This record gives sequence, C-alpha cells and structure tokens, in this order.
Amino acid sequence: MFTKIIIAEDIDNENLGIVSSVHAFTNAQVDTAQFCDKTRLKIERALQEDVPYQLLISDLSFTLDYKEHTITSGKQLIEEVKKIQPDIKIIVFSGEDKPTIMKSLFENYKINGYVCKGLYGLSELNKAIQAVYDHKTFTCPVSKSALHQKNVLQLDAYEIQLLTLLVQGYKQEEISQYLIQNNISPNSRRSVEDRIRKLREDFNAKTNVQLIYMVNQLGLIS
Amino acid sequence: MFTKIIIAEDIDNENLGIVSSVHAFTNAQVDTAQFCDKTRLKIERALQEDVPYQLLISDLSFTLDYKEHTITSGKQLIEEVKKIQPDIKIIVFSGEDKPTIMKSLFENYKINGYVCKGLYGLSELNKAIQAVYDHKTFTCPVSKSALHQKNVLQLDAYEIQLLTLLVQGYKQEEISQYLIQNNISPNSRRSVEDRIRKLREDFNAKTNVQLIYMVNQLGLIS
DNA sequence: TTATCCCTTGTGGTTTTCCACGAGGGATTC
DNA sequence: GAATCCCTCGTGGAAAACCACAAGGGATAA
Repeated sequence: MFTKIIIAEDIDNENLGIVSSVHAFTNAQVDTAQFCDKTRLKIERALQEDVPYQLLISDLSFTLDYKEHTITSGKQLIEEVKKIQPDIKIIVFSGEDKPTIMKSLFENYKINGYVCKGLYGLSELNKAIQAVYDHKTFTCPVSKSALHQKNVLQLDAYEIQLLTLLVQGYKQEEISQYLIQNNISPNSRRSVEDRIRKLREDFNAKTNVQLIYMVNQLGLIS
Repeated sequence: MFTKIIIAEDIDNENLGIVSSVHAFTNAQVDTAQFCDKTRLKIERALQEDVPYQLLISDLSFTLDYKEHTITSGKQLIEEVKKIQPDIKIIVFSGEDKPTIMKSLFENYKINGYVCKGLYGLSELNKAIQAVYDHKTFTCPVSKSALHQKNVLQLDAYEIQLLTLLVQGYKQEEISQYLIQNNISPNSRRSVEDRIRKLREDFNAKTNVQLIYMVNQLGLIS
C-alpha cells in the first residue's frame, strides 16, 4: 500500500474527515495542505529530500483567503504537480459532478481516479486508493454514470467566448465589435447571430435566456 | 459542558470530521445520524429513556437515497425536533450562506447558533458550542456578515415566477398568457415587460440574458 | 376632500433580434 | 475542372423586446 500521501482540501471539517479515513485505511503517512500553493511546495520539498509523495488526493475548488495565491484551483494544482513530479498518482475528490470537467481531467492531466463527495464518498475513496495502488484507474459510481453519458454537448473556445460576452450583457452588435477589435473571427454581426442560433438549436432552447440558463446549469460556462 | 450531542450530516467525510472535532472539544457522548428521520428517531428515543440530547448540530441539505424519507431537509428536521423536545439547543452547520434562510431559522425556529462550513468552520463550530452552552446565541463571521447585509436583493414569489418562465423559454407575450390563465396578477403584456425591466435595473443588468445569469449565479432561482 | 404616490395597463415608435434567401470563398471529391 | 459541401456574411423584412408618455385606479396622508 501507499506509504506517503498528501491531501489538498481547504474546508477544515472535510479535511479532518478525509485525513482520518485515509490514514485508517492505508496506515500511511498522511500529510495535508489547506491551499494549492502549500500543496505544491510540500510536494516539491519531499521530492528534493528524496522522500516523494506517492499519491495526491485533491479537491477541485478552493476558497481563497486574504493571502496571495498563485495557484487557485485543483485543476491548476494538478497541472503544476504533474510538471514537477510526473509519476505521482492523483485522485480527485470533489463535489463536482460535471462530465466535461471530469473528462478533461482524465484526458489532459492523466489523473488516476475520480471520486464524488457524497453519502458514501469515503468508502469510494478507499476503493479508489486501492485501485490506483494496483495501477488501475478508478471512477466512483456517480462519476462513472456522468462520464458515460452520451451526447454530452461540448463547447469550443469560440462558443464559450460568445456565451461569456452574452452573459456580460453584450448585444449582438457589440459582440461583433468586440470580436473585430480582438481579431477573433468570424466576427460579422451576421455570423455572431448565426452561431448563437446554432447553439439554441443544439440545446433545444427557444430563447437566448433559456440557452444561457441551460449551459450555466450544465456548468459549461463559468 | 454538554455531555450528550447528536449530529445530523449525510456526507460521510464531513460527518467524520465534525464528530471527531466535536468529541475532541467537548468530550461528550457524540452520536450521529445520516438522515433526518433517523435523527428524529434517536432524539425521541433518548427522550423516552430520560437521557435526552442537549444539543443538535444539523446540516440543512440532505441527499436522499433510495429509502422513503418523511423529513427531507434540515429545516423540517428542526421543526419536528422542536415539537418533541422544545428545550434542545440547536446549532446549524451548513454551507448555506443566504441571509434569508439564516434569518428565517433564527426567527421561526429559534435556533441557537449558525455556522457556515468553510475554511475554519470547525473552530467556529467549537466557539458556537461554547457560546450556546453559556446560553448565548452564536453566528460565525461569515453568517454574521450575511445577516447584517443591507439591501439584500430579495425576490418575491411573483418575480421568481417571472424568471422561471423566462428560463423556460417563454416570450413576454406567452408569460402574459400564462399568468392570465393561472389567474396571477399583474398579467398584462405591458406589466410583465415592466417587471422584468425593474429586475434588470435592480440587478444592474443590461440584458435579460445577463439578468438570468446573475440571479442564477446568486442562487435566487433554482 | 384633495393631493400625492405607486402600480397597472395601453399606445406608438425605436431598437434589437430573428429568420429566409442568396452570394462568395475555401476545402474536398470525383 | 466541376460538383458539392460548409462556413461566412450581406440584405431586407418580420417578430420580439425596449422605452417614453400617459391614463386610470387604489392606497395613503394632510
């Protein structure tokens, strides 16, 4: 079993629960950090001292306090950690259940497991630790069902840009202006209109308002 | 200090964290229940056996599993518990930070403390336990600032109805029709338009799209 | 009562969005 | 090269939303 594990979780009562559970299950040295920067630092130090962590269990969203934070999200943290220690195993333990986010974590950052916090999150986490130790990847039932959804509508950068401008109160004409100024194409008034219409069709939305509500609920724009 | 405490929290890792922290702080008998029905039952039994709980620490939102649940939320639980044991002390420990919900809990159910889960939620919870034991009410800094917010934008039932119809893709004319059919007033096309405009002004939104995005982000419509 | 205020509703005109048609241009295929 | 497809983009007209002005009505207070 793993002998040295680090946990990144900011909320103190969750942190406490995870640490005790993981420690009880693995009997490993379980360290913890409340913020991303600190996590990265600890991993870096352990590596320098030649006693590296074997497993990182990380949350995705972190509340930022008054301090300066260079890394502000679990996603960034994972990216940074992979740079300094590519062979570390990573399990994400998060309340987040959006398929797109999970997929991107597996595809872009090669995480080894994903467990959704929930009624029985801790026992799923234990299963994940065991599986990852056995060189397998693991997804808990909740995230598995999310991942296996077909027809997950994905938005490309351009579409997200459009929707983002929309929710900022831009009119179609203003969006067109903005795109022209920022050298993004297509950018004609007419094309903007067309793209938004296509999005409405894709999501089966009758109005832009409904469209925005839907993509927002699905977490496709942040 | 309290000697018998019960904790209602469904998420297992949070539950574990709270229980260990509370036990360490109070050295009391700390029982726990994952669902509301079970919590009520335990409190009832303890009362019958003449060893009642002195303090209930409860979450507000509960994930329901496959079983039948008669009580489904922390608010309901508190209401029921107050009926069977009016003198029990209650501290709400929740992620919920909406002022309206907090206020109604203090006013309608006379809870003794409110602590928001967060970076240092557990230490605030300990302070709350001490304060409540000393017959004081307690609000953590986060909830205190939420409670003291002025100009909290509140939506009444009518406005929520309007916004709900909007996100369902209704046009203004259709909203008017719907309101007339359901005997809700005001319901003229013109008034609908006006109310939506007022909402835009209140939220400082340039378009309906931005308005919907904002109220959605604020959790004012579900 | 009168005056005032606020909300509802109507009217009409402007702005914005929506949509159908079609022209041009790039990529692919035969 | 010709045919085809898809995306961009312009035009013009219809639909929807926006907005200013004002009439009526209910509540309140002097």
